[in-house]
Amino acid sequence: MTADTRQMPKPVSKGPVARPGPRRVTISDVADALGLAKGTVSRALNGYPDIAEATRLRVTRAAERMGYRPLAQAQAIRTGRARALGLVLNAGRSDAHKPFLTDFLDGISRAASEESWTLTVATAMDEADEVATLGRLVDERKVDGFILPRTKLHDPRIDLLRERAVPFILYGRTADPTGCAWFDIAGEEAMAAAIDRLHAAGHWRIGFINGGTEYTYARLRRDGFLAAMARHGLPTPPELIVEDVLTIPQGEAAGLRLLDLPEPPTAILCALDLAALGLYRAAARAGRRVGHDLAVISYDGIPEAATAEPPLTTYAVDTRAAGENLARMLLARIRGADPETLRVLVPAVLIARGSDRAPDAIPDPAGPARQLA
Amino acid sequence: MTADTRQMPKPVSKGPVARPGPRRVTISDVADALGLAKGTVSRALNGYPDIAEATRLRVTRAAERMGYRPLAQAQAIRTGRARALGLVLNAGRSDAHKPFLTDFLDGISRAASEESWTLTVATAMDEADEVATLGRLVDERKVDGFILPRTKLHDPRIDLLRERAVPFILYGRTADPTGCAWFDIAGEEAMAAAIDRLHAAGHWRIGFINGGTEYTYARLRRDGFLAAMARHGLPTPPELIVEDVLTIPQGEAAGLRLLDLPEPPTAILCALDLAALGLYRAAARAGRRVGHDLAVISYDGIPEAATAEPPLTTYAVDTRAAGENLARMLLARIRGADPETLRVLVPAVLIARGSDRAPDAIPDPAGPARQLA
DNA sequence: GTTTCGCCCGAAACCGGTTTCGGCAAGGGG
DNA sequence: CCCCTTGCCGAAACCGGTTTCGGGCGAAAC
Repeated sequence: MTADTRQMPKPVSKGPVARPGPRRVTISDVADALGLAKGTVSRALNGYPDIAEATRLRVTRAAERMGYRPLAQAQAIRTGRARALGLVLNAGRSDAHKPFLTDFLDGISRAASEESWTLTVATAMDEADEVATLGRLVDERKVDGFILPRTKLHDPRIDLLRERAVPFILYGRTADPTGCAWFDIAGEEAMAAAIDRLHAAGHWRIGFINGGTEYTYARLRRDGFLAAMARHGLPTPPELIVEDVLTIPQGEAAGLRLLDLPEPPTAILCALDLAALGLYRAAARAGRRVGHDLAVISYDGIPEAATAEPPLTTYAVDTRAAGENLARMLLARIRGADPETLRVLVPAVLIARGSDRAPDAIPDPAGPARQLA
Repeated sequence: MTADTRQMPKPVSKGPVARPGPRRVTISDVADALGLAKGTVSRALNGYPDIAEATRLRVTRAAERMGYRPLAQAQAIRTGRARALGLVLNAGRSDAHKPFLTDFLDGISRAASEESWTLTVATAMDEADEVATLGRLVDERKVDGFILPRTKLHDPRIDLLRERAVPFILYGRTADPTGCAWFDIAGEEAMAAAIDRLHAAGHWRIGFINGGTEYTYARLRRDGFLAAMARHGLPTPPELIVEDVLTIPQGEAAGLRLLDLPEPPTAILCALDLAALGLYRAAARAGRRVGHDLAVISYDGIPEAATAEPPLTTYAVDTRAAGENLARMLLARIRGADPETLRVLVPAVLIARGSDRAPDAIPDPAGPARQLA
């Protein structure tokens, strides 16, 4: 039967296909079972007002009983809605957010699945790749909106999505927030509060180890640090500030630089816990003892901070909650909410542990050591 | 105009919708521009053999020029293929794989996007939730197959997917691998090699700190440990084995238990780097010095192992490569490959650093300390 | 010079939903 | 009693692709 070669022309280079056995129950099945038109069933299920309450009840019950689940992409094709949130991770640099990732994903995916949405994640090598990946997901309409973590002051991702009119929400702030929804933790306030705390303990020579300056958060945290120092009339010479410190080894190097100063600081504020963990090592090498003659306060609240020696005093961010908030806000944005109304700033919470004590280094005998309540 | 209330009945409780402005270019646009039928364009693009080579070229070029990107879910509805891989993370317990997550996701998503597939991730609280989430994703046809990390000896996820005839691949092995594709690292061989190494250095009293015994990997690593010990004729009394150690604090507790023994081990093998890091603390508290009078070998290759003091000798797994392999194998499985042929076992690679030296504890003067080449 | 293939492509059905449009029947007002 | 609403639902178009079916046409075979 040579006719077979004409029938069913199969694509080349594609193997046999594993077909799922039992056919799923479609909306037509439900309609037939009820003697209704499938359009009616669809409208009943989607809450259109032109369906009688009794009918709606009949339909929802039958759908439930028959185990009907609408096919996501069949709806998507007409509604233009994939019911998926997008997240593009930069796997290139910045190990900084690795520890949070599980919590972050969990927060997002939990909030998303509450509404039967899902989370699509992709990774990119560098910034250009990141933008390209966003474009691809948009082109294929795989996702309805994006969460953009680690925002920069000038962020090409924002430019792309703004131009394409795709909904998005920032985790962090940016230079020009026009038309942007965002959620962020008030790192600047945490830095300022940390300085208040150190100043109240009598410190006046305080170092600062900051994160990646290309990111907005680093700018904000430095501002918070500088503002609080100025408010207390404390000097902030450039040699006391190290920036672009993202990892433990970098933190160690930065710490050594500060501690080897002719007049080393008695307290050091770190914008990242990882930097602080590196600083611990630097202190050990420099013969200083954190919690005794060197006070350290940090920011992030990674689990390792609790089991460090001494336990690290840090301003913790609830990454899971952040993920949940971001997902919920993005959903609102996708559903048409005005981005300008979707802006939330949440404080970091202080977890006071032992590292910010430094009784052996009460620095300035001239300055009065104020008592704490 | 009361007629408006009859026109366009909008669903209740759904706000205004942000519509994308410029309409995308569809397959019909391409067909019209070329004067072809859209079916022809589709077949040309998908490599059907009944399209002339010249036509195929014309079509692909035009599609490229016009910026045509097929709409993922429009294809999915007919082909039954969402072009998405699924991954359900258990956010409940087991902090163990947190450090790898970024690399893992990166590996998967990289291999997936090579073929224009995407990765959908969801999280679950516990095992039941995990199975429910898998079911939901399958019901909505959001994904075409799953990667199942952290497999157990008896794994309900496998039962579900097997029953539903959904393609999947295990990261790890399981008791009954019938019809399962899997990829795994040969942890048992690594454990055995570690024992060989310690034995060659003269150790004969060796402790073992294992991971979570509900997982297959722990069973395998214990088997590897026991087999190698037996092969060398070394005793393995129960008090030298601690199991279900997943975190740094648990590792510290386990270490203390071993080091406080009347006759403590001179070397300890850990199934997880995190356990070893905890053991470091236990050693410090017990007055033992890792790399001097206590040898430690571990497994995983987390970054912290390199910067620990002393640097940790460990058998490293390339998590990114694992993700890539898993994704590629799952794609093959989805495309119909026989699961029994999709089974890959890869060795862990030894990263020899300082922690497995213990010159001050050469244990048995009676036994000949063999020389290493 | 027919007949027979076989290569290519057009036309149309189909996938599983959503949305529009129109009409029937009941109810209300004049 | 008739007409005009109004509520409610059926029928069909539509979304953007994929796949089937069949036919036109040129070349090889007879």
